[in-house]
Amino acid sequence: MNIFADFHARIATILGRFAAAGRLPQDLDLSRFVVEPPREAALGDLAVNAAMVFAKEAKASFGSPRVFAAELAIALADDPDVAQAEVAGPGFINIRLKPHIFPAVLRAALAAGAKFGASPQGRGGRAQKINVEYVSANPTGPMHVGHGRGAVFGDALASLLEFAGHEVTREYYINDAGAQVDALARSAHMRYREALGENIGAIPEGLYPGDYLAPVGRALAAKFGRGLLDRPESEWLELVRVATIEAMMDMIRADLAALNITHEVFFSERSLTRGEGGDRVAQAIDYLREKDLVYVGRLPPPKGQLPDDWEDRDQTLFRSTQFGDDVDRPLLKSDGGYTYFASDIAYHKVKIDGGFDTLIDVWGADHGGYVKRMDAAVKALSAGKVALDVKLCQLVKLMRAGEPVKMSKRSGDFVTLREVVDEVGVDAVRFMMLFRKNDAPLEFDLAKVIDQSKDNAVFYVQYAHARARSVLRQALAAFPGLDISAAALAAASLDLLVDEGELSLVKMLAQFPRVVESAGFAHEPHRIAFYLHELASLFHAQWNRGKDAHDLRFVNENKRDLTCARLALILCLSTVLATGLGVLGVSAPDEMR
RNA sequence: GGCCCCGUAGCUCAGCCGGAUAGAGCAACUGCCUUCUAAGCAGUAGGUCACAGGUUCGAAUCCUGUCGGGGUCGCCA
Repeated sequence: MNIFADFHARIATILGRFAAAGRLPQDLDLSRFVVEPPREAALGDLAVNAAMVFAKEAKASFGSPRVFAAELAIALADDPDVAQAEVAGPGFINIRLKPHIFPAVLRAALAAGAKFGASPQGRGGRAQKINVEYVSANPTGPMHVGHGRGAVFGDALASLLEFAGHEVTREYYINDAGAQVDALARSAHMRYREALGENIGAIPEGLYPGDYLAPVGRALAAKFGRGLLDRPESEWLELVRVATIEAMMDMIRADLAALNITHEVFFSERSLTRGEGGDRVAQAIDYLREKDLVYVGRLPPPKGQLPDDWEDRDQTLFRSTQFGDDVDRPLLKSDGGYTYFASDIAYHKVKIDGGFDTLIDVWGADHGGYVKRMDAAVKALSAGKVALDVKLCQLVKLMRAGEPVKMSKRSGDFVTLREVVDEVGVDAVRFMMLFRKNDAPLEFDLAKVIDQSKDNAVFYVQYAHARARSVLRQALAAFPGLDISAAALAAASLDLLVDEGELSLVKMLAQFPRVVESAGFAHEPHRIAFYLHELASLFHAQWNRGKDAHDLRFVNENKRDLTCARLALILCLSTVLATGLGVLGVSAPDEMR
């Protein structure tokens, strides 16, 4: 039950009646107006901006927005669930609902249980098939904290979209085709020689010095013995590369698993040209060529400072400027190989051919300059039918008690994601990374996130859940044998919930479906985290009121009916907290002693 | 120099497909522990929403420009 969506539909019906009577155009875009909580709770339960949004269309028949709003308000007053509908400000309609609606919301929520808030169809009435590609870290070493942010963000976004009613595929693109993985293989080969007793000295510039490759070297030694020692690189490179990438991906998968992240699809860049589908990059380029979107030409040099090695020459280019990019983009390197962009075009074509309505790519902010060309490519490949949304995740600044943690990348000595997860736990890492908009920089304080205080948002929200579960336990102690199942509590006299604090909790719970819907629509999981924090705050506040006013305590030994009504609220609250935390991939503990 | 992101309270940040008097947490100040967990709560104070124009009945939100911070800039991934 989503009272906001519900009333949006009811108001749309009224507008339809006006349209039928010729007082409004027939083709109004009804998605333009919103039903939302009023800015201040004192104004009512719902606020509608329809009269202002459609002011232009209504001008001929109604005159000013306020007059239009007044007519709408009169129509709304006939609704059996509306206690009062009044016009305010420039043309808002503030609706106060009859008291019986709130018990109804609670009952619906209790009946829905963990499904409360899940919209069966997604916004706009249509479930989509959505591909979320995230992490996609190069398989050249362990993940660092920055990768972790994209990983957690992408994973939570995928869960959110699933919960909002969409069909979601979680995908990881393995960049296993470039020169970097050759360098990786050479580095592993040195470790292999080292494992066989050779003194390899310092790892040369350009190779990967991290000692995480030492075990890979030992594994190679175990597998190949001395067989790779006296052969030219051309003979061992492929073997070593395959084994090393496999080892790196195992390590990355393990790091992700430590964050409770699993992907359904791991897509190898290499497979685009060497897989069963033939050279799919060539096919994608041909596809664009048929549409006359590929040509050979010269690119203007970048303005400002010229690169040292700039050489004006013909290139094979994709006409990305036709789709909003700033310059056309090269598809072939000077050595004839495909550019990374060409591979990425082919990869996105594979995803488009997979029948997705929406593609979401989660990238680091340093790839921001790449968005326009990818967007252009997806437009060209799908004839504008598939939406691409690139979500850029900003940097993570790792702190400890207010002091920056040094993250030297020299000699491969940097703080890995795994170290952070092991130190502070999955819940803290996930929640804190989601308690910030993805495109805002994030300060992650290792000391603060394990602090058990309200400064720590993870703890604050989890504690609210534990506290709610504690109330249910207390109730059982006070009323032995009490049935605290959702079904039993839904049958309680919920109209006994009249305290202002209780009602504001109910109203906040009623907003959950709306928050899920809008967060899913905007691809912004952080909205769930902020909502949960706000919900927890209302609960802690109400709890504390019971300190002075004992009759406000949730469990009252002398008033069984009232207690049951309040337990219904508590159960619903704990369910929403658990559901919301679940969407974020954060646990909801029953106690936190 | 081109392009992208950001600029909101002392600090960290929400709010942004236009909507009512711009919110929260921290820090500051004032209160509240014989407790259903004080691991908390209530209250006070704190703002030229970087700046200047524009569109609009209405702009923190949209557009243009300026300033400041970050990123990025033909063959890397």
